Amino acid sequence: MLSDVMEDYLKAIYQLQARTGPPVSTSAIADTVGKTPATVTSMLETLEERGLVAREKYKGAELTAEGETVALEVLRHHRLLECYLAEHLDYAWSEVHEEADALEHHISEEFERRVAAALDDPVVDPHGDPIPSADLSPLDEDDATPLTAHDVGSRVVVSRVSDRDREELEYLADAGVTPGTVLEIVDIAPFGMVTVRTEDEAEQSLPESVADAISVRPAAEAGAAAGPGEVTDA
Amino acid sequence: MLSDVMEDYLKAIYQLQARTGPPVSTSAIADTVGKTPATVTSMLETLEERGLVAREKYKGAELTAEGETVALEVLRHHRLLECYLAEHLDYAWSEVHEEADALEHHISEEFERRVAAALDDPVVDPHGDPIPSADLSPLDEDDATPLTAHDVGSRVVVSRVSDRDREELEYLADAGVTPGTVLEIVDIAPFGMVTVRTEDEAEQSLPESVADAISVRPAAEAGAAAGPGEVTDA
DNA sequence: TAATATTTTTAGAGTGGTCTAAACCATCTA
DNA sequence: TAGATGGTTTAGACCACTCTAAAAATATTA
Ligand SMILES: [Mn+2]
Ligand SMILES: [Mn+2]
Ligand SMILES: [Mn+2]
Ligand SMILES: [Mn+2]
Repeated sequence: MLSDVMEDYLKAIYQLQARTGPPVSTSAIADTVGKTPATVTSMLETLEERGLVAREKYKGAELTAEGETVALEVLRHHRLLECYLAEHLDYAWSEVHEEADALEHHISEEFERRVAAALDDPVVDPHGDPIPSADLSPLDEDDATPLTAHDVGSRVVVSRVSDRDREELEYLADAGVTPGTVLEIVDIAPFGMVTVRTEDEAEQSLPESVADAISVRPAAEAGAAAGPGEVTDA
Repeated sequence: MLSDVMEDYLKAIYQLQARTGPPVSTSAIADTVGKTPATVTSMLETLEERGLVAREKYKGAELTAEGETVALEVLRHHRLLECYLAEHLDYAWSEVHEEADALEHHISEEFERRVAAALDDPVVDPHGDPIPSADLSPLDEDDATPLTAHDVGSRVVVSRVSDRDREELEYLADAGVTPGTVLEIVDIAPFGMVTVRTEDEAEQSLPESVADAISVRPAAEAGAAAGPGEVTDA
């Protein structure tokens, strides 16, 4: 049996790996899980003994196949819970993350199945993040890129929004920017402030930190809606 | 902040107190929480330091007002969850207890409110146990008595069923005996086997352990349904 | 390359929760 | 009323997780 603490470490390593690729540094993990680097080193040792991470001293850590499966399991719980809270318990977009963080370690497989069934097996969570399938097969690469990496004038569709900061999410909810929203980039100011135009609305100026939370894909030429991955959002 | 372990001890003490009155013995707590008596002694010390239990060495323990409030909080979570699982996630009567046990320590007050709202503020759980109100005021005494304490020939209505044993619950579900069911006691055999007749069905013989799990009230003379406390059952 | 700065690990300690074994206390029985 | 009995507490240990401070390794910069 794995403790919820261990599950959190594995989840953190998975998510860091997804961004920057392996190996993942001790300090990056420490920042993510909110512990000291010394604590992380010691936990990585026990995780290594259990065959969940591979590790090279002073270099960094990487999930084993087994470790990745555990991480995917936790992520599936987290994201199904986020969907369920938004869809069936009337939570706002910005509220689901913390509740899911607390619950993800404590639901049974039965609960997972029933929640997935109640939601009709969703494939993305309210923030646009993909939900691992029940068999926990690896998630495919994400083709979305940061909003700020696109040119002024281009039309993009919002793919994912980082669920880490509640205030950013509330800001975006007010601005009408959620996964699936089509944006035209009007301006990118020197220090990161991004101005966008939503489909049939006025312009919005997004502070750097908020803009950084948004991942997008190029908008399809034709009039059709969002591409792969439907949105299960509130 | 209280750990989930502490919450479990307080819940156990509360439930033991409700049956036999204070004080509660170390060994009774140990049996309930599944730890050794030595472990319980040491936990009772820390609970006492925190002002949650009062204790007399070698005599037993008793909840303080504050400890009782915590216990009621946990019980409210547990029983609301049981209702929700049965009502909205299609769990069977016999399945809800374990899931609720795992979740009860990890839901937020926000979650509690939303679940209560989704259920329309239920007052009893699927086993007939009362749900503490949101303000956590003390539960009133239970007027139900064990089925086996009643005379042969009397008509009674099932008030509560112990939710501890899954198999017993499945047995009773098959037999059509749930909170609110009206029974006539047909026979009580020397070694505890109880035979009952359900309203419009055949007779059922219940093994001693199953019969012991049932609490009942005398059936009202008139034709009306169950008395105080409606049933929120699946 | 040598000195310096940063990151990582080690050393050592502390907390919370648990156990076993031994001592202790209260009560029941002879 | 004096054991014997059985429940309770103490003593001592252990494990999981965490921290701070110091040492070691790596990376950066001059
Ligand atoms: Mn699962
Ligand atoms: Mn999310
Ligand atoms: Mn509560
Ligand atoms: Mn119950």
